[in-house]
Amino acid sequence: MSEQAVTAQSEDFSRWYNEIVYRADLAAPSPVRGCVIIKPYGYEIWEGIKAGLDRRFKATGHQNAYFPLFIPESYIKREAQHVEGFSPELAVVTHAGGKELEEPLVVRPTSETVIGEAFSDWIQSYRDLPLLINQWANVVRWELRTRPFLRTAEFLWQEGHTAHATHDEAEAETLQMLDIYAEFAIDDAAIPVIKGEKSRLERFAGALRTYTIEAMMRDKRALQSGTSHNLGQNFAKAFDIRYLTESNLQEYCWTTSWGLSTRMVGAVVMTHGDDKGLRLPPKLAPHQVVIVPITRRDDQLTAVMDTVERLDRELQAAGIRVHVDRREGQSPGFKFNDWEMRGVPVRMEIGPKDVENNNAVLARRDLPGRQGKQFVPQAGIVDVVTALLDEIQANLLDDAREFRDRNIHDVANYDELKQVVAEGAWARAWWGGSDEDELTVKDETGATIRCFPFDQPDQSGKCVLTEKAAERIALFAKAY
RNA sequence: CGGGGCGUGGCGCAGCCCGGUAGCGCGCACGGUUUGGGUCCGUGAGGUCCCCGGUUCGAAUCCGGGCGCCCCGACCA
Repeated sequence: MSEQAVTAQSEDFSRWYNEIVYRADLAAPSPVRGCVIIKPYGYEIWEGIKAGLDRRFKATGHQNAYFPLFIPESYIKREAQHVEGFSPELAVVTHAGGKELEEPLVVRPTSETVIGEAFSDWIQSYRDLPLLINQWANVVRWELRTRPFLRTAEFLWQEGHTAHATHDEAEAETLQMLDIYAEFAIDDAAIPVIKGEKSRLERFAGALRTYTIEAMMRDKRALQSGTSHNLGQNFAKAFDIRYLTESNLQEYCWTTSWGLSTRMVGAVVMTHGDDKGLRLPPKLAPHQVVIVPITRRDDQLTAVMDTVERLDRELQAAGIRVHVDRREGQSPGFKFNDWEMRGVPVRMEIGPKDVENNNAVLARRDLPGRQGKQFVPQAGIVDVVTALLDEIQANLLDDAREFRDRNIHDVANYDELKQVVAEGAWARAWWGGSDEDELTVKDETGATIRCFPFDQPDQSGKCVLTEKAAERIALFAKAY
């Protein structure tokens, strides 16, 4: 590490983010513009996200499959709004095998079209429904301004695609998957997301309705962290996805799609991180506990290492992800700082004194300095560590929720909205405006409607901009 | 696509104005020293100075052209 500390969040949040992503070894620059290499430490966080989601998908009856990276250009063009939404950011292969292709191939920006085409073959009758498919894949969207994890030209995600017999079943699926995203975000990533519906302007190209989980980052900007779309019959009509009903009638299916990407890694970084670096929620942390052995002289080495190995085995046997820092060149002090920067929830120090007293020193990452440090007996270490990890997981969520709630303000009129947004916070307001009105707010304040939260007041009110009657409140914020 | 900046060991930079043996910090390797909050010392490895052309006895440095990257403004998981 050349410089010692990272840039403070308060000083320059985006610089802090960039530094921490590279210095904590989550990612490395790639030779291709707009792309990143995801390094093992970052990829392990993604693997944790995958595991948490995949388990929930399977539990709700979904199966994984894999569809091709390349999509015939004509497919993309079949659904009008879809083309319009995506064409500016498509990467297209025009040459292969040394000659020009008869039909260019689009590198998938998402797979509604290929999957829709496949579904039209697979589905014959109502007995084939619902069809519940998910794929883990990479997609490419040629973005101009990129940031590691938050927006890159290529990213990893999962995309679920389902087909149903009725609108209501599709709607139920769309909402169920949003619930799964929210549950995962809150329980595993410790990110207190807000569920809601997107405005017409922010809706997925070709969807009837788009739902979202919105999270507040430490700089108070909003991050759309997962989306779920009810596609109605738009794609079914474009790709001829039909089924025969019990009474032998041809009907179009109702389809859905839903996705969550490696952006979630960025969300974890920006929700919990502090001036010292990452703070990883135990459920997603590649290492939940790091043991730093402290040996003053060579003759103490064996005794210390024996204890370290024994505790390592005990914790591992209990299913805790432990890492022993055996590096020889670095001092303990260096290692403490290093692991703090990398966000490991619990550090265990074992030195000669601890061997002698049958103690261990535990330091928790979510509380600063001395406050987070405690001496505990080695006997019963598994229970203590397990409880501590649970406590840290809960504490990170509480912290983030408290921060979020403190920075959302109800506003009664447009001036207040402007002021709240100018201060960087989120504004909650009645909204009954048109698309144009929404754009006006965006132009004048930089904020967009993040969502209409599911959680709505009982009464109705007056639109914050037009002062006409409004049925729903919306959340306004600057977003990534 | 408009405005600004930068291309020099792995990373961050100095050198360029005023042409003359390519330098510093970090990292890396080795040896020693240290180790309970970012040890210290020594030795060493490592560079087509973005590319092409020009000027010159001589170009990282001057001139012309090209390429690439980063930052700031309109779209997006």
